[in-house]
Amino acid sequence: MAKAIPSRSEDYSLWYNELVKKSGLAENSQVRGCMVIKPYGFAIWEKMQQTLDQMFKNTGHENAYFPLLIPKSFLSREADHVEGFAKECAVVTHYRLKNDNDGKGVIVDPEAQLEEELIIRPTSETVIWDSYKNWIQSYRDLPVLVNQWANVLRWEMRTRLFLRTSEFLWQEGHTAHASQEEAEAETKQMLDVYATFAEEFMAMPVIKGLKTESEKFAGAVDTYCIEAMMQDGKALQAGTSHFLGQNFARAFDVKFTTKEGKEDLVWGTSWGVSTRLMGALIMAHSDDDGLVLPPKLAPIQVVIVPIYFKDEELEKIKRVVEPLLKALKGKGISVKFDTRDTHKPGWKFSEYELKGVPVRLTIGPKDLEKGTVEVARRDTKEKSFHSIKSIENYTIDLLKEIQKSIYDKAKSFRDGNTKQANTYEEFHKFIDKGFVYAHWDGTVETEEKIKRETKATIRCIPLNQIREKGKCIFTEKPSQGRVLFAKAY
RNA sequence: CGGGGUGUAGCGUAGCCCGGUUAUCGCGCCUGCUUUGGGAGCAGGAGGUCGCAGGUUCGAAUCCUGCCACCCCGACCA
Repeated sequence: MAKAIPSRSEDYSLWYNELVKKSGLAENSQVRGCMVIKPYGFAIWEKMQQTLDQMFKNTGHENAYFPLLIPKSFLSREADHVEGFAKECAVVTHYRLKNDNDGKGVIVDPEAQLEEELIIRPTSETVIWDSYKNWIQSYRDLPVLVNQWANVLRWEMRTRLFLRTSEFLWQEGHTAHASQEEAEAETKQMLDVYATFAEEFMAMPVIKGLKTESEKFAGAVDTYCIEAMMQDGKALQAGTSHFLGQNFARAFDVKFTTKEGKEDLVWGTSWGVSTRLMGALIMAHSDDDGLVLPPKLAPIQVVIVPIYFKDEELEKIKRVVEPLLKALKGKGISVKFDTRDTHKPGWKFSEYELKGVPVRLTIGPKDLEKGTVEVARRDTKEKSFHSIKSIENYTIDLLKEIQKSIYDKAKSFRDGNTKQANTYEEFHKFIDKGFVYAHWDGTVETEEKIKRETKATIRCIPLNQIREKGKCIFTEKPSQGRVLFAKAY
Protein backbone atom coordinates (compact mmCIF):
# COMPACT_ATOMS: atom_id res chain seq x y z
CA MET A 1 0.00 0.00 0.00
CA ALA A 2 1.56 3.21 -1.12
CA LYS A 3 -0.90 5.57 0.55
CA ALA A 4 -0.29 7.03 3.96
CA ILE A 5 -2.78 6.19 6.69
CA PRO A 6 -5.65 8.59 6.02
CA SER A 7 -6.85 10.61 8.96
CA ARG A 8 -10.19 11.82 7.64
CA SER A 9 -12.61 9.27 8.91
CA GLU A 10 -14.26 8.29 5.65
CA ASP A 11 -10.87 7.72 4.02
CA TYR A 12 -9.73 5.80 7.05
CA SER A 13 -12.76 3.54 6.65
CA LEU A 14 -11.84 2.74 3.07
CA TRP A 15 -8.23 2.15 4.05
CA TYR A 16 -9.33 -0.20 6.83
CA ASN A 17 -11.69 -2.11 4.56
CA GLU A 18 -9.07 -2.57 1.89
CA LEU A 19 -6.51 -3.74 4.44
CA VAL A 20 -8.83 -6.34 5.96
CA LYS A 21 -9.49 -7.78 2.53
CA LYS A 22 -5.95 -7.57 1.14
CA SER A 23 -4.33 -9.13 4.17
CA GLY A 24 -6.63 -12.12 3.92
CA LEU A 25 -8.45 -11.66 7.23
CA ALA A 26 -12.05 -11.41 6.13
CA GLU A 27 -14.47 -10.34 3.44
CA ASN A 28 -18.09 -9.36 3.10
CA SER A 29 -20.52 -12.20 2.74
CA GLN A 30 -23.35 -12.26 0.24
CA VAL A 31 -25.56 -12.82 3.24
CA ARG A 32 -26.82 -9.47 4.43
CA GLY A 33 -24.58 -7.82 6.98
CA CYS A 34 -22.57 -10.95 7.67
CA MET A 35 -18.85 -11.57 7.27
CA VAL A 36 -16.66 -14.39 6.07
CA ILE A 37 -13.65 -14.78 8.36
CA LYS A 38 -10.86 -16.31 6.28
CA PRO A 39 -8.37 -18.81 7.71
CA TYR A 40 -5.69 -16.25 8.50
CA GLY A 41 -8.15 -13.99 10.30
CA PHE A 42 -9.57 -16.92 12.19
CA ALA A 43 -6.10 -18.00 13.26
CA ILE A 44 -5.67 -14.64 15.02
CA TRP A 45 -9.10 -14.97 16.62
CA GLU A 46 -8.17 -18.47 17.83
CA LYS A 47 -5.05 -17.06 19.47
CA MET A 48 -7.21 -14.51 21.25
CA GLN A 49 -9.68 -17.21 22.26
CA GLN A 50 -7.01 -19.49 23.67
CA THR A 51 -5.46 -16.71 25.70
CA LEU A 52 -8.73 -15.37 27.07
CA ASP A 53 -10.07 -18.83 27.78
CA GLN A 54 -7.04 -19.57 29.91
CA MET A 55 -7.47 -16.30 31.77
CA PHE A 56 -11.12 -17.13 32.46
CA LYS A 57 -10.19 -20.55 33.76
CA ASN A 58 -7.48 -19.04 35.94
CA THR A 59 -10.18 -16.93 37.58
CA GLY A 60 -12.38 -19.94 38.27
CA HIS A 61 -14.73 -19.96 35.30
CA GLU A 62 -16.03 -22.91 33.30
CA ASN A 63 -17.32 -23.12 29.74
CA ALA A 64 -20.86 -24.17 28.86
CA TYR A 65 -23.20 -23.79 25.94
CA PHE A 66 -26.78 -22.52 25.69
CA PRO A 67 -29.33 -22.50 22.84
CA LEU A 68 -29.13 -20.29 19.77
CA LEU A 69 -32.89 -19.78 19.80
CA ILE A 70 -34.70 -17.86 22.49
CA PRO A 71 -38.49 -17.89 22.95
CA LYS A 72 -39.82 -14.41 22.30
CA SER A 73 -41.44 -14.26 25.72
CA PHE A 74 -38.05 -14.64 27.48
CA LEU A 75 -36.84 -11.39 26.04
CA SER A 76 -39.73 -9.35 27.34
CA ARG A 77 -39.24 -10.41 30.97
CA GLU A 78 -36.69 -7.68 31.63
CA ALA A 79 -38.09 -4.33 30.51
CA ASP A 80 -34.85 -2.45 29.75
CA HIS A 81 -33.34 -5.50 28.11
CA VAL A 82 -36.14 -5.96 25.59
CA GLU A 83 -36.21 -2.24 24.85
CA GLY A 84 -32.50 -2.28 24.10
CA PHE A 85 -32.54 -5.26 21.77
CA ALA A 86 -36.02 -5.39 20.24
CA LYS A 87 -35.08 -3.28 17.25
CA GLU A 88 -32.35 -5.60 16.05
CA CYS A 89 -33.67 -9.12 16.53
CA ALA A 90 -34.03 -11.71 13.79
CA VAL A 91 -37.13 -13.81 14.35
CA VAL A 92 -37.83 -17.44 13.45
CA THR A 93 -41.49 -17.80 12.55
CA HIS A 94 -41.68 -21.08 10.61
CA TYR A 95 -40.07 -24.50 10.75
CA ARG A 96 -40.58 -25.89 7.26
CA LEU A 97 -40.29 -25.13 3.57
CA LYS A 98 -42.14 -26.70 0.67
CA ASN A 99 -41.81 -26.81 -3.07
CA ASP A 100 -43.22 -23.81 -4.83
CA ASN A 101 -46.18 -24.56 -7.07
CA ASP A 102 -44.47 -22.98 -10.08
CA GLY A 103 -41.73 -25.61 -9.72
CA LYS A 104 -38.97 -23.04 -9.28
CA GLY A 105 -37.52 -23.58 -5.81
CA VAL A 106 -39.09 -23.48 -2.39
CA ILE A 107 -41.36 -21.28 -0.31
CA VAL A 108 -42.07 -21.02 3.40
CA ASP A 109 -44.85 -23.47 4.25
CA PRO A 110 -47.60 -21.27 5.70
CA GLU A 111 -48.91 -24.24 7.64
CA ALA A 112 -45.64 -24.55 9.51
CA GLN A 113 -45.97 -21.37 11.50
CA LEU A 114 -44.64 -21.51 15.07
CA GLU A 115 -47.04 -20.84 17.90
CA GLU A 116 -44.44 -18.78 19.69
CA GLU A 117 -41.78 -17.13 17.58
CA LEU A 118 -38.12 -17.74 18.41
CA ILE A 119 -35.48 -15.03 18.52
CA ILE A 120 -31.97 -15.71 17.30
CA ARG A 121 -29.91 -14.70 20.33
CA PRO A 122 -28.58 -11.14 20.28
CA THR A 123 -27.05 -11.99 23.68
CA SER A 124 -27.85 -14.85 26.05
CA GLU A 125 -28.77 -13.36 29.42
CA THR A 126 -32.39 -14.45 29.17
CA VAL A 127 -31.87 -18.03 28.08
CA ILE A 128 -29.07 -18.49 30.61
CA TRP A 129 -31.00 -17.04 33.54
CA ASP A 130 -33.85 -19.32 32.60
CA SER A 131 -31.44 -22.21 33.22
CA TYR A 132 -30.03 -20.67 36.38
CA LYS A 133 -33.50 -20.82 37.88
CA ASN A 134 -33.15 -24.60 37.83
CA TRP A 135 -29.52 -24.67 38.87
CA ILE A 136 -29.70 -22.48 41.94
CA GLN A 137 -31.63 -23.20 45.13
CA SER A 138 -29.20 -22.64 47.98
CA TYR A 139 -26.22 -20.47 48.83
CA ARG A 140 -24.31 -23.76 48.46
CA ASP A 141 -25.02 -23.64 44.70
CA LEU A 142 -23.33 -20.25 44.40
CA PRO A 143 -21.41 -18.78 42.80
CA VAL A 144 -22.11 -20.01 39.29
CA LEU A 145 -19.20 -18.91 37.09
CA VAL A 146 -19.94 -19.75 33.48
CA ASN A 147 -18.59 -18.60 30.15
CA GLN A 148 -19.88 -19.38 26.67
CA TRP A 149 -18.12 -19.06 23.32
CA ALA A 150 -20.79 -18.44 20.73
CA ASN A 151 -22.11 -16.54 17.78
CA VAL A 152 -24.85 -13.95 18.17
CA LEU A 153 -26.97 -12.04 15.69
CA ARG A 154 -27.98 -8.41 15.76
CA TRP A 155 -29.73 -6.99 12.73
CA GLU A 156 -27.55 -3.92 12.38
CA MET A 157 -28.57 -1.31 9.84
CA ARG A 158 -25.02 -0.51 8.92
CA THR A 159 -22.21 -3.00 9.11
CA ARG A 160 -18.42 -2.91 8.96
CA LEU A 161 -16.00 -5.80 8.84
CA PHE A 162 -15.23 -7.01 12.37
CA LEU A 163 -16.50 -3.80 14.03
CA ARG A 164 -20.18 -4.27 13.44
CA THR A 165 -21.42 -7.26 11.51
CA SER A 166 -24.86 -8.79 11.84
CA GLU A 167 -23.48 -12.07 13.05
CA PHE A 168 -20.40 -12.00 15.22
CA LEU A 169 -18.40 -14.35 17.40
CA TRP A 170 -17.81 -13.61 21.03
CA GLN A 171 -17.56 -14.93 24.51
CA GLU A 172 -20.12 -14.03 27.11
CA GLY A 173 -19.55 -14.69 30.79
CA HIS A 174 -22.61 -15.03 33.01
CA THR A 175 -22.17 -15.35 36.72
CA ALA A 176 -24.52 -15.62 39.68
CA HIS A 177 -23.60 -14.69 43.24
CA ALA A 178 -24.99 -14.69 46.76
CA SER A 179 -24.13 -11.08 47.51
CA GLN A 180 -23.92 -7.70 45.88
CA GLU A 181 -20.30 -7.26 46.98
CA GLU A 182 -19.24 -10.52 45.40
CA ALA A 183 -21.00 -9.73 42.12
CA GLU A 184 -19.49 -6.26 41.99
CA ALA A 185 -16.04 -7.70 42.67
CA GLU A 186 -16.56 -10.18 39.84
CA THR A 187 -17.59 -7.37 37.46
CA LYS A 188 -14.41 -5.45 38.23
CA GLN A 189 -12.24 -8.54 38.16
CA MET A 190 -13.34 -9.38 34.62
CA LEU A 191 -12.83 -5.80 33.51
CA ASP A 192 -9.26 -6.16 34.76
CA VAL A 193 -8.88 -9.43 32.84
CA TYR A 194 -9.93 -7.62 29.66
CA ALA A 195 -7.62 -4.69 30.33
CA THR A 196 -4.72 -7.03 30.94
CA PHE A 197 -5.46 -8.93 27.76
CA ALA A 198 -5.71 -5.73 25.71
CA GLU A 199 -2.47 -4.30 27.04
CA GLU A 200 -0.27 -7.35 27.42
CA PHE A 201 -1.40 -9.39 24.43
CA MET A 202 -2.93 -6.95 21.98
CA ALA A 203 -0.30 -4.33 22.89
CA MET A 204 -3.16 -1.84 23.01
CA PRO A 205 -3.41 0.57 25.94
CA VAL A 206 -6.93 1.01 27.31
CA ILE A 207 -8.80 3.24 29.70
CA LYS A 208 -11.02 1.50 32.23
CA GLY A 209 -14.20 3.24 33.16
CA LEU A 210 -17.88 3.26 33.92
CA LYS A 211 -20.49 3.92 31.25
CA THR A 212 -22.98 6.74 31.69
CA GLU A 213 -26.69 5.99 32.02
CA SER A 214 -27.32 6.42 28.29
CA GLU A 215 -24.49 4.14 27.17
CA LYS A 216 -24.87 1.29 29.61
CA PHE A 217 -26.04 -2.23 28.73
CA ALA A 218 -29.79 -2.79 28.48
CA GLY A 219 -30.69 -4.50 31.75
CA ALA A 220 -27.54 -3.66 33.72
CA VAL A 221 -27.17 -1.61 36.88
CA ASP A 222 -23.60 -0.63 35.99
CA THR A 223 -21.61 -1.16 32.81
CA TYR A 224 -17.83 -1.01 32.96
CA CYS A 225 -15.77 -0.84 29.80
CA ILE A 226 -12.31 -0.54 28.34
CA GLU A 227 -11.79 2.10 25.67
CA ALA A 228 -8.91 2.20 23.20
CA MET A 229 -7.80 4.82 20.70
CA MET A 230 -7.52 3.95 17.03
CA GLN A 231 -5.03 5.61 14.68
CA ASP A 232 -7.60 8.10 13.43
CA GLY A 233 -8.11 9.33 16.98
CA LYS A 234 -11.51 7.69 17.42
CA ALA A 235 -12.41 5.57 20.42
CA LEU A 236 -13.29 1.91 20.25
CA GLN A 237 -15.04 0.08 23.05
CA ALA A 238 -13.01 -3.09 23.35
CA GLY A 239 -14.82 -4.94 26.11
CA THR A 240 -17.63 -4.57 28.62
CA SER A 241 -18.39 -6.00 32.04
CA HIS A 242 -21.83 -5.53 33.55
CA PHE A 243 -23.08 -5.59 37.11
CA LEU A 244 -26.66 -6.78 36.66
CA GLY A 245 -27.79 -6.32 40.22
CA GLN A 246 -30.81 -8.54 40.82
CA ASN A 247 -32.53 -7.50 37.57
CA PHE A 248 -32.34 -10.81 35.74
CA ALA A 249 -32.88 -12.82 38.91
CA ARG A 250 -36.09 -10.88 39.42
CA ALA A 251 -37.15 -11.31 35.81
CA PHE A 252 -36.52 -15.07 35.83
CA ASP A 253 -37.41 -15.68 39.48
CA VAL A 254 -33.97 -16.98 40.47
CA LYS A 255 -34.02 -17.13 44.27
CA PHE A 256 -31.84 -18.95 46.77
CA THR A 257 -31.90 -19.75 50.47
CA THR A 258 -29.23 -17.90 52.41
CA LYS A 259 -27.10 -19.29 55.22
CA GLU A 260 -29.55 -17.69 57.58
CA GLY A 261 -32.45 -19.52 56.01
CA LYS A 262 -33.94 -16.50 54.28
CA GLU A 263 -34.97 -16.28 50.65
CA ASP A 264 -33.10 -13.79 48.45
CA LEU A 265 -32.69 -12.93 44.78
CA VAL A 266 -29.39 -13.89 43.14
CA TRP A 267 -26.92 -11.18 42.10
CA GLY A 268 -25.61 -11.33 38.54
CA THR A 269 -22.87 -10.20 36.19
CA SER A 270 -22.22 -10.58 32.50
CA TRP A 271 -19.18 -9.65 30.46
CA GLY A 272 -18.05 -10.07 26.88
CA VAL A 273 -15.57 -9.37 24.13
CA SER A 274 -16.13 -10.08 20.47
CA THR A 275 -14.48 -10.36 17.07
CA ARG A 276 -14.58 -6.58 17.25
CA LEU A 277 -11.20 -7.00 18.99
CA MET A 278 -9.88 -8.02 15.59
CA GLY A 279 -10.87 -4.62 14.25
CA ALA A 280 -9.23 -2.98 17.25
CA LEU A 281 -6.02 -4.90 16.67
CA ILE A 282 -5.91 -3.82 13.04
CA MET A 283 -6.75 -0.17 13.63
CA ALA A 284 -4.44 0.21 16.60
CA HIS A 285 -1.20 -0.87 14.93
CA SER A 286 -1.35 -1.28 11.16
CA ASP A 287 0.71 0.87 8.82
CA ASP A 288 0.85 1.60 5.11
CA ASP A 289 2.44 -1.75 4.32
CA GLY A 290 -0.26 -3.79 6.03
CA LEU A 291 -0.93 -5.38 9.39
CA VAL A 292 1.40 -5.06 12.33
CA LEU A 293 0.62 -7.89 14.72
CA PRO A 294 1.89 -8.13 18.28
CA PRO A 295 4.05 -11.27 18.53
CA LYS A 296 1.89 -12.78 21.26
CA LEU A 297 -1.11 -12.96 18.91
CA ALA A 298 0.59 -13.48 15.55
CA PRO A 299 -0.32 -16.87 14.04
CA ILE A 300 3.11 -16.88 12.41
CA GLN A 301 5.70 -15.17 14.61
CA VAL A 302 8.75 -15.79 12.46
CA VAL A 303 8.95 -16.49 8.75
CA ILE A 304 12.09 -17.75 7.06
CA VAL A 305 12.46 -16.94 3.38
CA PRO A 306 15.17 -18.77 1.46
CA ILE A 307 16.78 -17.24 -1.61
CA TYR A 308 18.10 -19.74 -4.07
CA PHE A 309 18.62 -20.34 -7.76
CA LYS A 310 19.05 -24.06 -7.95
CA ASP A 311 17.68 -26.94 -5.95
CA GLU A 312 21.07 -27.82 -4.51
CA GLU A 313 21.29 -24.32 -3.05
CA LEU A 314 17.96 -24.84 -1.35
CA GLU A 315 19.33 -28.09 0.07
CA LYS A 316 22.27 -26.19 1.55
CA ILE A 317 19.93 -23.60 3.05
CA LYS A 318 17.73 -26.33 4.49
CA ARG A 319 20.72 -27.84 6.28
CA VAL A 320 21.23 -24.50 8.05
CA VAL A 321 17.55 -23.72 8.62
CA GLU A 322 16.26 -27.05 9.89
CA PRO A 323 18.14 -27.03 13.21
CA LEU A 324 17.00 -23.43 13.69
CA LEU A 325 13.38 -24.37 13.00
CA LYS A 326 13.60 -27.14 15.53
CA ALA A 327 15.20 -24.91 18.14
CA LEU A 328 12.63 -22.11 17.72
CA LYS A 329 9.69 -24.50 17.75
CA GLY A 330 11.16 -26.06 20.88
CA LYS A 331 10.94 -22.64 22.53
CA GLY A 332 7.26 -22.38 21.57
CA ILE A 333 7.82 -19.98 18.68
CA SER A 334 5.50 -20.33 15.71
CA VAL A 335 7.82 -20.33 12.71
CA LYS A 336 7.21 -20.91 9.03
CA PHE A 337 9.88 -21.88 6.51
CA ASP A 338 8.50 -20.79 3.16
CA THR A 339 10.19 -22.95 0.55
CA ARG A 340 7.55 -22.47 -2.12
CA ASP A 341 9.06 -22.13 -5.58
CA THR A 342 5.83 -20.72 -6.94
CA HIS A 343 6.52 -17.25 -5.57
CA LYS A 344 9.63 -15.12 -5.72
CA PRO A 345 11.32 -13.76 -2.59
CA GLY A 346 10.19 -10.19 -3.24
CA TRP A 347 6.62 -11.37 -3.49
CA LYS A 348 6.94 -13.25 -0.21
CA PHE A 349 8.43 -10.22 1.56
CA SER A 350 5.41 -8.14 0.63
CA GLU A 351 2.95 -10.86 1.49
CA TYR A 352 4.27 -11.43 5.00
CA GLU A 353 4.45 -7.71 5.63
CA LEU A 354 0.84 -7.38 4.58
CA LYS A 355 -0.01 -10.20 6.98
CA GLY A 356 1.92 -8.57 9.81
CA VAL A 357 4.40 -11.37 10.58
CA PRO A 358 6.62 -9.75 13.27
CA VAL A 359 10.02 -11.14 12.24
CA ARG A 360 11.36 -12.24 8.87
CA LEU A 361 14.62 -14.10 8.45
CA THR A 362 16.17 -14.26 5.00
CA ILE A 363 18.90 -16.72 4.07
CA GLY A 364 20.55 -16.77 0.65
CA PRO A 365 23.82 -17.74 -1.00
CA LYS A 366 25.65 -14.70 0.41
CA ASP A 367 24.59 -15.64 3.93
CA LEU A 368 25.73 -19.21 3.46
CA GLU A 369 29.20 -17.92 2.57
CA LYS A 370 29.39 -15.56 5.54
CA GLY A 371 27.43 -17.62 8.06
CA THR A 372 24.82 -14.87 8.52
CA VAL A 373 21.06 -14.30 8.43
CA GLU A 374 19.22 -11.14 7.50
CA VAL A 375 16.67 -10.15 10.13
CA ALA A 376 13.83 -7.77 9.28
CA ARG A 377 11.37 -6.60 11.91
CA ARG A 378 7.89 -5.73 10.77
CA ASP A 379 7.04 -2.90 13.12
CA THR A 380 9.99 -0.59 12.37
CA LYS A 381 11.02 -2.12 9.02
CA GLU A 382 14.61 -2.24 10.27
CA LYS A 383 16.96 -4.82 8.79
CA SER A 384 20.17 -6.19 10.23
CA PHE A 385 22.55 -9.13 9.83
CA HIS A 386 23.36 -11.60 12.56
CA SER A 387 25.50 -14.70 12.75
CA ILE A 388 23.63 -17.94 12.31
CA LYS A 389 24.90 -19.08 15.71
CA SER A 390 23.32 -16.20 17.61
CA ILE A 391 20.11 -16.02 15.63
CA GLU A 392 17.99 -18.22 17.88
CA ASN A 393 18.47 -16.11 20.99
CA TYR A 394 18.36 -12.88 19.03
CA THR A 395 15.00 -13.80 17.51
CA ILE A 396 13.47 -14.69 20.85
CA ASP A 397 14.63 -11.40 22.36
CA LEU A 398 13.47 -9.49 19.31
CA LEU A 399 9.92 -10.85 19.60
CA LYS A 400 9.75 -9.58 23.17
CA GLU A 401 11.18 -6.26 22.09
CA ILE A 402 8.61 -5.90 19.30
CA GLN A 403 5.73 -6.70 21.65
CA LYS A 404 6.88 -3.93 23.96
CA SER A 405 7.70 -1.50 21.20
CA ILE A 406 4.27 -1.79 19.56
CA TYR A 407 2.61 -1.11 22.89
CA ASP A 408 4.82 1.88 23.61
CA LYS A 409 4.11 3.33 20.19
CA ALA A 410 0.35 2.96 20.60
CA LYS A 411 0.52 4.44 24.07
CA SER A 412 2.50 7.48 23.07
CA PHE A 413 0.14 8.02 20.15
CA ARG A 414 -2.83 7.91 22.47
CA ASP A 415 -1.26 10.13 25.10
CA GLY A 416 -0.16 12.59 22.43
CA ASN A 417 -3.74 12.83 21.19
CA THR A 418 -5.35 13.20 24.58
CA LYS A 419 -6.18 16.70 25.79
CA GLN A 420 -7.95 18.44 28.62
CA ALA A 421 -10.60 20.94 27.65
CA ASN A 422 -11.74 23.61 30.07
CA THR A 423 -14.14 25.44 27.77
CA TYR A 424 -16.59 24.33 25.11
CA GLU A 425 -14.49 26.20 22.59
CA GLU A 426 -11.40 24.16 23.48
CA PHE A 427 -13.52 21.05 23.42
CA HIS A 428 -14.53 21.72 19.80
CA LYS A 429 -10.91 22.29 18.89
CA PHE A 430 -9.59 19.04 20.39
CA ILE A 431 -12.42 16.59 19.81
CA ASP A 432 -11.62 15.86 16.15
CA LYS A 433 -8.14 14.71 17.00
CA GLY A 434 -8.62 12.30 19.86
CA PHE A 435 -9.60 11.91 23.49
CA VAL A 436 -10.72 14.88 25.53
CA TYR A 437 -11.07 14.98 29.32
CA ALA A 438 -13.63 17.54 30.37
CA HIS A 439 -16.02 18.39 33.14
CA TRP A 440 -19.65 17.37 32.77
CA ASP A 441 -22.65 18.16 34.94
CA GLY A 442 -23.73 14.52 35.11
CA THR A 443 -27.01 14.86 33.23
CA VAL A 444 -28.24 12.85 30.26
CA GLU A 445 -29.55 16.05 28.64
CA THR A 446 -26.13 17.68 28.52
CA GLU A 447 -24.52 14.52 27.20
CA GLU A 448 -27.18 14.35 24.50
CA LYS A 449 -26.74 17.98 23.46
CA ILE A 450 -22.97 17.68 23.25
CA LYS A 451 -23.40 14.57 21.14
CA ARG A 452 -25.76 16.30 18.75
CA GLU A 453 -23.47 19.28 18.31
CA THR A 454 -20.10 17.54 18.12
CA LYS A 455 -20.82 13.84 17.43
CA ALA A 456 -18.70 13.05 20.47
CA THR A 457 -19.96 10.91 23.32
CA ILE A 458 -18.84 10.22 26.84
CA ARG A 459 -16.84 7.05 26.44
CA CYS A 460 -16.60 6.49 30.15
CA ILE A 461 -16.16 7.93 33.59
CA PRO A 462 -12.59 6.75 34.18
CA LEU A 463 -12.05 4.51 37.18
CA ASN A 464 -8.88 6.40 38.03
CA GLN A 465 -10.70 9.70 37.69
CA ILE A 466 -8.96 12.48 39.55
CA ARG A 467 -11.37 14.15 41.92
CA GLU A 468 -11.27 17.84 41.15
CA LYS A 469 -13.91 20.50 41.28
CA GLY A 470 -14.75 22.19 38.03
CA LYS A 471 -17.49 23.55 35.80
CA CYS A 472 -19.32 21.60 33.12
CA ILE A 473 -17.99 22.76 29.74
CA PHE A 474 -21.53 22.98 28.39
CA THR A 475 -23.75 24.23 31.23
CA GLU A 476 -21.08 25.53 33.62
CA LYS A 477 -22.81 23.69 36.46
CA PRO A 478 -20.49 22.22 39.10
CA SER A 479 -18.69 18.93 38.44
CA GLN A 480 -16.60 16.65 40.66
CA GLY A 481 -14.25 15.28 38.02
CA ARG A 482 -13.45 14.98 34.34
CA VAL A 483 -14.96 12.35 32.06
CA LEU A 484 -13.59 10.95 28.81
CA PHE A 485 -15.13 12.30 25.62
CA ALA A 486 -14.38 11.06 22.10
CA LYS A 487 -15.91 10.26 18.77
CA ALA A 488 -16.49 6.55 18.74
CA TYR A 489 -16.83 3.57 16.44
C1' C B 1 -35.34 3.08 8.59
C1' G B 2 -34.15 8.11 5.69
C1' G B 3 -30.55 10.40 1.87
C1' G B 4 -26.81 9.37 -1.98
C1' G B 5 -24.08 5.89 -5.05
C1' U B 6 -22.69 1.20 -7.43
C1' G B 7 -23.57 -3.81 -9.64
C1' U B 8 -19.97 -5.85 -16.72
C1' A B 9 -14.47 -12.58 -16.11
C1' G B 10 -11.36 -14.14 -9.56
C1' C B 11 -10.37 -8.47 -8.66
C1' G B 12 -10.51 -3.38 -10.55
C1' U B 13 -12.83 -1.13 -14.73
C1' A B 14 -14.44 1.24 -20.22
C1' G B 15 -18.93 1.24 -22.82
C1' C B 16 -24.83 3.34 -20.79
C1' C B 17 -26.51 9.93 -21.49
C1' C B 18 -27.59 9.30 -27.64
C1' G B 19 -30.04 1.02 -28.34
C1' G B 20 -27.09 -1.60 -33.84
C1' U B 21 -21.36 -6.64 -36.03
C1' U B 22 -17.55 -10.90 -32.33
C1' A B 23 -18.42 -6.26 -24.96
C1' U B 24 -12.93 -2.55 -23.59
C1' C B 25 -8.56 -2.29 -20.83
C1' G B 26 -5.37 -3.50 -16.55
C1' C B 27 -4.21 -6.98 -12.60
C1' G B 28 -4.62 -12.01 -11.56
C1' C B 29 -4.90 -17.19 -13.77
C1' C B 30 -2.73 -21.20 -17.42
C1' U B 31 1.61 -22.75 -20.94
C1' G B 32 6.74 -21.94 -22.52
C1' C B 33 11.54 -19.65 -22.17
C1' U B 34 14.51 -16.18 -19.48
C1' U B 35 14.46 -14.81 -14.21
C1' U B 36 14.74 -15.13 -8.34
C1' G B 37 18.44 -10.39 -2.07
C1' G B 38 11.76 -5.99 -2.40
C1' G B 39 5.24 -7.82 -5.38
C1' A B 40 9.99 -10.00 -12.66
C1' G B 41 10.26 -9.79 -18.49
C1' C B 42 8.75 -11.53 -23.23
C1' A B 43 5.49 -14.61 -26.19
C1' G B 44 1.07 -17.33 -26.48
C1' G B 45 -3.70 -18.90 -24.17
C1' A B 46 -8.20 -19.69 -21.21
C1' G B 47 -12.03 -17.26 -18.73
C1' G B 48 -18.59 -13.47 -19.54
C1' U B 49 -26.40 -16.08 -18.19
C1' C B 50 -23.32 -7.54 -18.62
C1' G B 51 -26.88 -8.51 -10.33
C1' C B 52 -32.08 -11.04 -10.90
C1' A B 53 -37.09 -10.90 -13.12
C1' G B 54 -40.39 -8.64 -16.33
C1' G B 55 -41.44 -4.90 -20.21
C1' U B 56 -40.56 -1.59 -24.74
C1' U B 57 -38.15 -2.71 -29.60
C1' C B 58 -36.75 -5.78 -35.83
C1' G B 59 -32.66 -5.51 -32.17
C1' A B 60 -31.15 -4.12 -24.99
C1' A B 61 -25.02 -4.05 -21.02
C1' U B 62 -27.44 0.58 -22.89
C1' C B 63 -34.40 2.73 -22.35
C1' C B 64 -38.72 1.58 -18.57
C1' U B 65 -40.75 -1.13 -14.06
C1' G B 66 -40.05 -4.25 -9.91
C1' C B 67 -36.80 -6.94 -6.85
C1' C B 68 -31.92 -8.29 -4.69
C1' A B 69 -27.07 -7.23 -3.02
C1' C B 70 -23.05 -4.11 -1.76
C1' C B 71 -20.63 0.81 -0.57
C1' C B 72 -20.87 5.90 1.65
C1' C B 73 -23.58 9.51 4.96
C1' G B 74 -27.32 9.88 9.02
C1' A B 75 -30.18 7.45 13.19
C1' C B 76 -29.13 2.74 16.18
C1' C B 77 -25.42 -0.44 18.24
C1' A B 78 -20.22 -4.16 20.65
